[in-house]
Amino acid sequence: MEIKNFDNSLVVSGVECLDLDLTLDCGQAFRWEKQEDGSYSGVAGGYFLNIAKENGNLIFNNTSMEAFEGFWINYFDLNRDYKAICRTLKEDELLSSTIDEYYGIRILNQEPWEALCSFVISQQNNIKRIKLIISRLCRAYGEDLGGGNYTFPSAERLAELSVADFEAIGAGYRAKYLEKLAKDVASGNIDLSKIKSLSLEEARKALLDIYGVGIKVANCALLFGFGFLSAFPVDVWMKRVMEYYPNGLPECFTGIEGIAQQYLFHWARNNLK
DNA sequence: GTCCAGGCATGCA
DNA sequence: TGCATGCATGGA
Repeated sequence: MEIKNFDNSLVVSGVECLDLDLTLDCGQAFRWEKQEDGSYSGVAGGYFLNIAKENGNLIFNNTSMEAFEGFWINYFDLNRDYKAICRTLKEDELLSSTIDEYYGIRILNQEPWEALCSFVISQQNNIKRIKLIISRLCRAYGEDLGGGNYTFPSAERLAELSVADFEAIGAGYRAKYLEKLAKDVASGNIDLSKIKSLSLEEARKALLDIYGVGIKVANCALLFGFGFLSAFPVDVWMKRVMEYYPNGLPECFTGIEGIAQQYLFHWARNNLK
């Protein structure tokens, strides 16, 4: 990976296996919007970013080296060798063709609080409407970054809200989960900062104790927000995929089950009824 | 109008 | 332990 600083943009070359469409619009993150020129704009970690891909290089527009090194390099998991990971996963027959077709999916390292909230909202919901609800949440309670961009609101800010406030942004029956979650995290009753250091099983158990968090939401939060690449979320789409693995997950998934899962999830949504 | 979505809590057997 | 049910809402 090589980074060059041009004016107010960073040009990053040498990053393999990062397709913006597949990674930013595949149901793991809900705050990226595709622009007319094919680039993506979004907010994460308190930063606004427009990112494009030109001639195989990644263009981080209006981004400082400080923000890149301090946040985005980890967010996009740029130090992990996805090329080697894909080579391993292709030992599985279904993934072999799937990775050929959809090469370039990465697992983003999202912030724990945002990921947990987002996937509580995601339950029994579709991706378009999840994005709609989260967009309303950020616009109403996030920090204004200008240009119509807002940060994901903190637990402290959301702890000030009532159930009715969450219902007003369209959260539906999940409003009561969000209301309690925000207050518990803000008060320290739930400590998200310690979860990353736990084992997968202990971390999962801790998340399952949260009101409104079941096995699916817990695994999504673990994979997308807490860095557990072994977490393997199974939703209605993945239940259909699991018929292809009647004897359990193949050996080559070990340790990177979550990356395998994201390819299979994408394949299912495009190929299964 | 009906059906469905990155499910969960609850009650009951 | 497992299964049935209710739950909000917007798009197809």
